[in-house]
Amino acid sequence: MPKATFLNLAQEKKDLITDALIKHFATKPYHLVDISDVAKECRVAKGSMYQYFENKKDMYFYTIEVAYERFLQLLTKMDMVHVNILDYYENSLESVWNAMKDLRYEYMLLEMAFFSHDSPFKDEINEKFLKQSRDFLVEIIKYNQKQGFIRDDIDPLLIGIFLEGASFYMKKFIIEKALNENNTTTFELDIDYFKDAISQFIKLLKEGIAKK
Amino acid sequence: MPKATFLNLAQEKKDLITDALIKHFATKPYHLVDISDVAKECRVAKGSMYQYFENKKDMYFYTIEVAYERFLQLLTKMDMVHVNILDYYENSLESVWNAMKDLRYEYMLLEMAFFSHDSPFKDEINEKFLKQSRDFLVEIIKYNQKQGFIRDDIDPLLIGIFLEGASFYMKKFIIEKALNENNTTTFELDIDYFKDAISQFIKLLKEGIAKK
Amino acid sequence: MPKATFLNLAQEKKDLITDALIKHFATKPYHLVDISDVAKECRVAKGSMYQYFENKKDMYFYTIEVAYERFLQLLTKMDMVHVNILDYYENSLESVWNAMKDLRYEYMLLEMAFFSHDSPFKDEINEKFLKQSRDFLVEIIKYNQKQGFIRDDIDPLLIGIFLEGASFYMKKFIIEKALNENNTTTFELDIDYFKDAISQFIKLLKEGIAKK
Amino acid sequence: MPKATFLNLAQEKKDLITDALIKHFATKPYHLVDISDVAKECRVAKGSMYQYFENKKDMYFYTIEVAYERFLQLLTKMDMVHVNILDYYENSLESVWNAMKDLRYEYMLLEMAFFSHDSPFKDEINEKFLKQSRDFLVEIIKYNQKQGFIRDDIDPLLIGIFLEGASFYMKKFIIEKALNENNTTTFELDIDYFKDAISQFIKLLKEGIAKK
DNA sequence: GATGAATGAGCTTTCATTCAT
DNA sequence: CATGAATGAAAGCTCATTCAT
Repeated sequence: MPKATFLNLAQEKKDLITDALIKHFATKPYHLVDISDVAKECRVAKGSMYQYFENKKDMYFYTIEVAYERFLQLLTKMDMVHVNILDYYENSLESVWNAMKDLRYEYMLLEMAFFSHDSPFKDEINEKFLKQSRDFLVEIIKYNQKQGFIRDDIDPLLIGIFLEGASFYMKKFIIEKALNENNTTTFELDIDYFKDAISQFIKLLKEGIAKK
Repeated sequence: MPKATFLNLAQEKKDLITDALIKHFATKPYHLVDISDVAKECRVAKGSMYQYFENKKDMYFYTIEVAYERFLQLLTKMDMVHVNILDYYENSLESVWNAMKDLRYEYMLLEMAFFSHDSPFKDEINEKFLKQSRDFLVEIIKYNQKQGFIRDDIDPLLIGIFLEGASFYMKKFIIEKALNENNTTTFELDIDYFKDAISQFIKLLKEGIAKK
Repeated sequence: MPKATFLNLAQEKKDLITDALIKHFATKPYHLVDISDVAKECRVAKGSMYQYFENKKDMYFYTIEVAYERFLQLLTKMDMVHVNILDYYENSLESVWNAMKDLRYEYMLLEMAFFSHDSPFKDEINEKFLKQSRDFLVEIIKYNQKQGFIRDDIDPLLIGIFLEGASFYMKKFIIEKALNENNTTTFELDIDYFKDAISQFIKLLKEGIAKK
Repeated sequence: MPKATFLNLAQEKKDLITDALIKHFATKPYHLVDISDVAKECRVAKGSMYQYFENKKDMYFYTIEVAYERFLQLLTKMDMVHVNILDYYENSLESVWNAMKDLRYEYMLLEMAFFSHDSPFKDEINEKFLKQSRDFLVEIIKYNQKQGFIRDDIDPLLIGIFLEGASFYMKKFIIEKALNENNTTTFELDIDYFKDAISQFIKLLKEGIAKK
């Protein structure tokens, strides 16, 4: 938890630091994040970072928490629990796209924190965030099965894993394509290509890859 | 590339060192792999490791290369290119399972090297291995589409990503389950549970998640 | 020497700060005393402490000076110089005990400042306080010898050292016993045990440890 | 506990490092001992010190242990347990003096470690060394009381404290006198002054300070 | 070639002190 | 004057790499 010193800072400065932390922890593994780099980027003394936070781990967890909150805010806006998950993927193209645009680093950070091996705090993070997140997904799947939106002859947990994997790789592919095509920070990508890709993805999800 | 000193070693010793390297790089992120640990495990002096290899990175790349070869050997045995990919997944349960058992560390290493963020050499690895691997998969998919084994109205690249993601998460789930259920190194898991899970997974892959 | 800013403070606030400083320097070695802890305890900004004093060392020396004055005040009340030192130890049990109760932190601070190695200013302190304190004790001893209160066939300096050492360890033993038996700040100890211990101690002092 | 790397070193080098550590920990409080200073003095890289020991605390405890052993070796030579404690002090002048000459830093280190406030490991040290040392002294006193060497109407614990305090201050006085009179490392002091001081000290111990 | 001790750059963290408000 | 955020030197510790034997 950040110290009071941090919380008392002007919102603008807090955001500057938070965003720098998210960016750094999102693009490098924990061990390669150099606090003095982050400090330099914020034009703040290295020591100040330790006035704001207990230690590096504190910065990391704070960073994850903020990223997670920002992400959840987006999801809760959609009342995920009571939505047809297929419709959700199908209709929310634009908003997902925008989320990925706006919360790109947050997204990358969370993926890394949850799925990469490079954190010395994997178990803690898993305990704190991941379990609820997979459980949450499984809940949605169960609800969708009960409503008859999706097939109910498959273990909801397996569907969850299937969904997570396929969609994570899909998103990663899209993000990397976007990042490669423009090294700037603008993160522009042909929206049409993206729409088309997502709609094909949905088809695969719904209908499978088998020839009919 | 290992130095001549290494290549001249007795095959037995070479294997010992290679396996230790694979195991270490497979279970820890690059930065947490301590060369002196590896050396100790091989009962070899730390300095010797530097007689055999240029540096840590050299060891890492050598390790990936071996793991990759071992894996490809398994795939080529099956004439992957000319197989029905659905049949492949459906019928090769046992052999996949055994592969995961025998080449577990190789498998984990490759997943980590290719998909985790914690390597300082991500781009190099991507350039050297991943592209060919994904290209390889896409070739198979194209062949499968041409033969009429799978639908051809979807971009083969997207199918590839879809397959990679869903199956990676699936395998990861299975492996972790197996690792959790027995802390020993024996890596045993109820084969029936595994068979059932895979068959459900294949159904999803083939038919999609939509209610019929 | 405290700055004018400090001296101009309301007496109440000055005492608050002085007492907090004494307590902190008495219970922790110099290097572990954190000025911001002291400031927090006084509900004063850390920066203010530096408006009051030049630096940490200034605070330390001021603190010792006050503790020393408070102690001397107690001694002079008794006209130490003209007292029979044996009577003094024997009869002043209660008052010594009370002094140790009321000026416990002062006492601990002085012991630490004078005899512990952990001050970077040992020599300075020795120069400033200890010499006069030992000289003072030696004066008393000489007076006692002249009056025939104690033996005069021993170098008064050696008697002084003997007295200092034996009584310091004795007091330390008693204080630690008191502190261990109650973690509270009340500093209560069975007065009877204490009286008995002191009277045995006096016997040893007077008569020595030899069998008669 | 030092690492194998240290134990494998040439005895000469081990001694060099051990002695440097003893000297530094004996003359400065724990927090002021800078490992890179010690390393520099041994003409060894800072990092090497950490090849030899786990960490600074490890160095400290190793240092105390060696000093303690060296000291005990001296005491056991004298069969302390079965000696008349007064004779011991009276007759062993020369050997005590030589011990103080040879093991000066060891002596200072132990005093500091056992009695100063500045160690973050006070309790651990107390547990490991001090308890046995005071218990040992009390055992000797009880034995002396039983043999009729010293008075038995006083609590042996109190006699122990009395003895510890008086003799510690005495030794300290002597050592500091010796150190002040010659800044060199030769540690010479007029042996006659010393003998005289000790014999007066013994008198006080035996007969007390009271006028006969 | 094998060994393992030696090296030092590089990172995290602390805290007395300064300084802008 | 009071405040408390900002500073940066300094210390502990790690580990890939080198090097003398």
